[in-house]
Amino acid sequence: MADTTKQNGACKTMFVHEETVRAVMKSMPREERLYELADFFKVVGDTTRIKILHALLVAEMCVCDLSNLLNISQSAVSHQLRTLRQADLVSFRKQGKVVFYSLKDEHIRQIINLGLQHSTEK
Amino acid sequence: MADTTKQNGACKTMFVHEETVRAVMKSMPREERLYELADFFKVVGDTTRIKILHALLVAEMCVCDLSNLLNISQSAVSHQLRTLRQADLVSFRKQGKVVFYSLKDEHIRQIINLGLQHSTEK
DNA sequence: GTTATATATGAACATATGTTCATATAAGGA
DNA sequence: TCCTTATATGAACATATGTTCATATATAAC
Repeated sequence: MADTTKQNGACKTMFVHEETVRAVMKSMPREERLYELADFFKVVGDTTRIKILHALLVAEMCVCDLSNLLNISQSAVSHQLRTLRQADLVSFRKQGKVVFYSLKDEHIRQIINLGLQHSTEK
Repeated sequence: MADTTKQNGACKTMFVHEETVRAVMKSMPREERLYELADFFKVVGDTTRIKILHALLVAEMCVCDLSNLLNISQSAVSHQLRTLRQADLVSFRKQGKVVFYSLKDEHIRQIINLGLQHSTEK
């Protein structure tokens, strides 16, 4: 049929499983949505940020607390908190000079727990 | 007390919230476990790999199918499948020259769905 | 105002990561 | 055996990313 389906030179045959590919193609979210999704996981997929998130799972903390707890420079913590803020993973409130950070919503908790389950069971 | 708690020069005061830090410290998994967790999310946090995983959510596919579906070179797909294999996210079976890939377990499905929810609601 | 402290941020640097290209391996058909 | 095709993989390259260092901003105390 339409050889527009043959998009790159990966395989010599038209499609190894044309039916499957059509079905899957229909179910794929649009490109932009997949980018957002990948970006979300990218933010979670860093050791320092996972540590911060795991800490905030337990309690609200200020930058200084996190810096001391994780033994990471204040600057590094602050940069990472910025990333987490931009990805809507954390909220913050100011109280004088001190800024307290906390998890934005419960999804994060669930996702981290699922991730822990996976890496336990593998 | 023990000024061993003062680990870096982030803050001049000993601890802004010593109680909190102690409590959170107790709850933290050991370093190695947090590394595994971050690595897991790191693997999921790439556009190409998310596309592959989302496709496999719907159906088992061979390398050629994925290459055509996503319009990505066979080499790139194969390299990414290697990463997914090493992270235990996908299984595969050989049938002649063709290798079929599928999701390893249901955690992945749940995690991707939670991620989609998060990026929808934010 | 001046000083001290908590946090934020820009620039530079080093490292990690994904793609491409070339090629190797494996399996089927002539 | 020789050729073709599906997949895997190493090396090189370009890009992305995290940390450090220096410095800026904001707020409180004096």
